[in-house]
Amino acid sequence: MTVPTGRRERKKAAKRQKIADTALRLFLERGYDAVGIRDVAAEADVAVTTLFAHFPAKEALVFEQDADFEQRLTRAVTDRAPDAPLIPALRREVLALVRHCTGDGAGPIWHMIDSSPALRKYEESMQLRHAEVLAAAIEAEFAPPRTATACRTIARFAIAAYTLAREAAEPEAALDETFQMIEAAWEATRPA
Amino acid sequence: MTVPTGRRERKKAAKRQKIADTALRLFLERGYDAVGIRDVAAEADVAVTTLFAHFPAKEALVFEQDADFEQRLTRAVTDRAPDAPLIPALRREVLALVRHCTGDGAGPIWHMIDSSPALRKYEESMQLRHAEVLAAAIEAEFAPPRTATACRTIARFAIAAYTLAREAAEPEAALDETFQMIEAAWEATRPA
DNA sequence: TTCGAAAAACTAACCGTTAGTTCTACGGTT
DNA sequence: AACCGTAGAACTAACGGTTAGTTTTTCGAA
Repeated sequence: MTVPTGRRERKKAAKRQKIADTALRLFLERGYDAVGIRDVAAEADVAVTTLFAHFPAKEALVFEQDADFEQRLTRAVTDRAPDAPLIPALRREVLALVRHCTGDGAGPIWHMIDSSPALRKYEESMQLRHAEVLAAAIEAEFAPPRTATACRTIARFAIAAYTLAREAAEPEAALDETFQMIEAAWEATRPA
Repeated sequence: MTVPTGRRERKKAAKRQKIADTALRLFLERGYDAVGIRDVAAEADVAVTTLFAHFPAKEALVFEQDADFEQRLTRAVTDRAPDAPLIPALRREVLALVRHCTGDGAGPIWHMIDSSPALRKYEESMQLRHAEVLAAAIEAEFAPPRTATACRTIARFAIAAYTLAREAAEPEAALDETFQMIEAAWEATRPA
């Protein structure tokens, strides 16, 4: 029962990273649609089946850090100080995520995503999954007296805030405005 | 330059309907995944390419009345009495749509949709498209003084209300609650 | 009746994805 | 140090949705 320090897992993670890096490079060089799964596998020197063992779909190669996103959101809810209000905690985390996406050299990647219907669709489903996980975290803490519907609604709103901010001309201003709306919506569900 | 009374277009529409009906029947008989595009085409006595000339994807065969949905939503905004408030008008239309989906013999169809990841994904994209169209309609009427971000946010919220209500145990109660939240959010954007 | 154009058909593939199988390399045990 | 058991990786071969390219049919207008 040794702790998972295995070399195997390091190799696996390295291979996964190599596949993702190769894929992203090829996609940006030649365009997402112009690069096939077989191209990526060949360039990364792995079998096609190996690629699909690490990633569930072609689109997942682009959204490699999917899991992080989800974790950060739920932790913003569960790890906040006791009795700290929900909405500002959510707002802080979503703001960080938006900054992460609009900053540094992420421009070309998002341009690629916006240009590909397949990638946009995939991102949509991803975000709905995130909304459901976030909803579960919120319900776990507020379910009584807040209703499940109210919690799920707020979760959806928070994800929508992220998306709309990312697309807006002035992301941070848009986020401020949207979260004012979310705050009002959350207040409206406060039990008498 | 005769008005479009053509027999051609009637035939075309009839063929389209026949394809959709055949597909839905086969899907419900044997299951969505168990029926291939080639099966549908054969049973409807058309070529595969003809099928794709009428429907952009396999999933579209199930969501045949997609366009209606979109039109009804936008009309709820544009065709309401002058100076009538926005949110109640939206609420009324969304309620009608929810009733249409949860009522009569629609059960098996929605069960099929909920069981198929492909269909769920397709419905998600559809709804986001609807949200964008609805957002455009709202912006066209409220853009000054309301911001574009606020309008887009409300459109997303309205679509989310539909989805959450459809999934809830008590759809109409869920809709009431969600729209109270939406009303509060909309009020929060009222300019000073 | 004839002509032009739109619709439908046929062929033949491309591409993402998966099942089935075999090979290989690592980790724990003796 | 030699030995298994297992998990990762590879190969093959296909399936199913989708599309490009081309030809044939069908209808409306002149």
